Order: sequence, then C-alpha cells, then structure tokens
Amino acid sequence: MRMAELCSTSGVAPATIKWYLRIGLLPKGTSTSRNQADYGPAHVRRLRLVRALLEVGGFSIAQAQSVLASLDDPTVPIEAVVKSVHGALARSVSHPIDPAMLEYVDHYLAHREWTVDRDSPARDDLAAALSAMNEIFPISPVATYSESVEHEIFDALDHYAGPIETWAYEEIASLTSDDSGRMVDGPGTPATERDRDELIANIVLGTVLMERSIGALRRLAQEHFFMAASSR
Amino acid sequence: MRMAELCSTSGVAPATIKWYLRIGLLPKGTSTSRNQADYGPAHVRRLRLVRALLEVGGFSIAQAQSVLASLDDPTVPIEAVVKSVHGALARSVSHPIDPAMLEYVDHYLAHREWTVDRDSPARDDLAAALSAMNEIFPISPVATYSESVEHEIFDALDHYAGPIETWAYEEIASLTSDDSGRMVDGPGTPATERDRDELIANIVLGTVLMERSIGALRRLAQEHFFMAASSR
DNA sequence: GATTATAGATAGTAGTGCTATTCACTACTC
DNA sequence: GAGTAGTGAATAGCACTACTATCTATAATC
Repeated sequence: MRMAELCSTSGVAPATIKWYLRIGLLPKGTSTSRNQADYGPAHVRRLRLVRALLEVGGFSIAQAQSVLASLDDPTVPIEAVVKSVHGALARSVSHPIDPAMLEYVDHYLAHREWTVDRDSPARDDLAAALSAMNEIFPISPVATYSESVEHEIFDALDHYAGPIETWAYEEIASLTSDDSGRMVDGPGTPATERDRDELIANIVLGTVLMERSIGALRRLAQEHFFMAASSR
Repeated sequence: MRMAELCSTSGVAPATIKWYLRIGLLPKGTSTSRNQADYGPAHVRRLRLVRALLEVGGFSIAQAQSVLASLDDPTVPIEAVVKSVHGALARSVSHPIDPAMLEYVDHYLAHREWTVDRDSPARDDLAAALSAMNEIFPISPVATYSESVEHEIFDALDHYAGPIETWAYEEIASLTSDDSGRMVDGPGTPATERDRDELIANIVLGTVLMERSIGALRRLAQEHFFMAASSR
C-alpha cells in the first residue's frame, strides 16, 4: 500500500501523515526506493489508534507519543501501558488540590479496599475534581479534616463507586482473557506480539473510548430526565 | 475587595484576571474611581466557576464564554444552559461518525425510551466513540446496518446504561428541588436570581465535575483490579 | 515522453491562553 | 507632602500546538 491509499482508507491528509511519520507517531513504511515506501495494514491500525486517542480521547500529540512509545516497547509491562494511558486521561492536574481532599480520597480508597499506587494520576484527578466542587459548594473549610464531611463524601462517592466497581472488575477480567476465552499468562506477559497488540487495542477501547461513551450516555440520560421534568 | 485580594483568594495571577475582565469572562467590578474598582464575593464565585470549567472540565475559553453567556442571561431557560454545558463536554465531534453507528445510537435511545433531541451533542459524541471502537475492533462493516451487530451493541451498552439511568434520574430529581427539599417551579423557571445561581452551580457540579469524578473513580477501580490480576 | 505520485526536508500558519509593558493615575506610608 | 506601591485600561508580544504548504529530486504510470 502506498501513501495515497493510506490517506484514502484513513481519511487523513497526506501532509498530516507525513508529519506523523516525521515525529514518530507512525512508523515509517519499508522504503522500496529513494522516494517510494510501502505501508501495511499495521500502519492503518496504528493510524486509527492515533486518531482515536487524539480526536476521541482528547490526547495531545505529546501524550499520544509517550503512550505509543511505552506501547511499542515490548519490555514495558502492560501495567505501565495502562498507567501511561490513565495518566493522559487525567485532566484536572492543573487545578489546585486541597490537601484535605486528597486525604479524604485516600481514606475512601482504603474504605473501598481499592489498592492503588500513591502516584496514580487518577487519585489526583479525583481529588482535584472534589476540590473544585468544594470550592463552588463548600461542605468543609479548606484544608481541614472533619469526620462528618468525610462521611458525607463517602456516601456520595459510594453511590457511584458500586456500579463502577462491578464494571471495572469485569473489564479487567475480560482483558486478562482473550476473545476466545483462553487465558493469557497474566496481564503482564502477553504471549506474542500480536497478542500484545490486541491487548493494547482492548485497553484503549476499555479505558479511553469507554470513558467517553459512559460520559455521553450519562449526558443523554440526564437530558431525557431533564426534559421530562421540564414538561411536568 | 480590590484586585490584590481577589488574586490572593483565588490564586489567579492579576494579569490573567485582567484578561478575563477584558474578554468578559468575569464581570467588571464597580469602579470607585478611574483606576480603582471594587469586587464582591460574586466575583470570587464566578472566578472559581471559570477555573473549574477550564482546569477540571477542560473547556476552552470560547466554550466557557458561551456557557457563561447563556448562564448570565435570565431569559435563557435552564434547559438551554444544560445543553450548552453538554455541548462543551462533547469532545469526539472532530472524529468521523459512521452513519450506521448513529443509527444504532438512535435505535438504542428508542430501546431505552430515552427521549433526546436529535441535535443533542451527546448523541454525536457517543456515535463517534462507538465509531472509533468499531474501527479499531470491527464488529461490523462500516456504514451497514445489521441486526446481530445491533444486538451486540445493545447488550454492551445496557451493561453501562442501567446504573447510569439511576444516577441521572436522581441527579435531575435533586436538581429540581433545592437543598431544603422545597420544590422549585420546574427546572425552567427558578424563582429568584440567587436560586438560578445556585441551580447553575449544581448543574456544573452534577455534569462537568461529576463526569470527571466518575472517570477518575473508574480508573482507580481498574488499577486496583489490574494490579490484583497481575500479582496472581 | 508527459503526467502524476512520492519521500524527504524546510518553512510557514492559524489559533490559544496567557504575559509583559506602558501609561496615567490613586492610595497608602512615613 | 514625598515616595512607594497598587490599579485600570490598552496594546503588544510570546510560547506552544497541530498542522499545512512548498520545494526538489526521483520514481511510477500511461
């Protein structure tokens, strides 16, 4: 497959593809002569992944680069790839985090018995979102621990965390077994390169694209109930 | 309150606040003399809202402007404000949408009995996310309707839509009654300006910030189960 | 042999979100 | 009442991002 076909099947402009090639977002084709190169189906798949990350996931080029770099290196364990993707999905990091909120989040994780690394970006993301909520609608004075506030936050989060826990459990379970139900050798050690590619596609689907889908579904449901309430 | 205090309480640089004033993101203070103006607590609240939209919600300045404009105009009904916020939250619009996927989404909405406007941005957002999924992991040839594919998509979405429907129902119900449990006169007609402000703060909390929180919670749960699966 | 396509390289561009500077003035401090 | 710091208004500039356009030498195609 040559450039023109790669452009038409992916719908991406040639100048853009050339630029992706140059910055290493897309691997170079096998060059057949000084001004001709051949691209395979792997290039099409990679291009789709890149566009999904950029357009649906809202990743920046730099984030996509770092995710794809960890993804292309077979020595990087799958957990690190997931972390890399989760890091790019965390968006609230620029918002100031109330230390008390971070404390509440840690207590909540313990309460849920969720074991999560202290440097997990999602932890900061949640704390930042809760900090912003608390600034707009204060339930506690800033930077102060209070048991009653903790109780209130825990109740509110539990409401959401229940179903989320079920989803996550099943998502990870389906990730650690492939389509045919055969178990792979734990998530850290996929058998072949093809398995790794498929696993990675599933991770992107299950994290980035599903997060967007869940958000969109929730907005649709909200619109439905809101319209129903309006016309009461 | 003067500029310096507004800066210190909000943590935003004076140059940035001046810029927000200039572009109308923040209303001007009441000027006491040619180079002095007075800012009130409403300015602090507005600034917090702006920063939450920009830093946590990931809104662009232009999106924040349009949302805040519809929010400041008391003749704009609350439904339109919600639509405006939902429009800014939809991010996948740049991704090409497979028409067949849009058809599946519409069928799914009918199946769920969710009544949603055809121009709802969330509808396109979901269709775009599903299109990207289908491109990466094809379950159907593009732009072709198939009943078996529809069945597969419906099953997958139902898994998520059940809890989401419950959340949305309760969120909208709590939105149409205020904190003290007193019912307001339907979501479209808040009694006073203060009520409208509070309602709007609740909408931002319930849509933008909660969407981020749900995403972060799901990532935390995924990390927990993934780590547990890895160390098996 | 004319036209079209391609790789590789370099330069340019439109948009975004601030940031810095300047100027004229005012308020506060000593 | 002199000096210093803070303020509003206006303008210009800046760093970054995600491309886009142009050019040249060569190769493929008709």
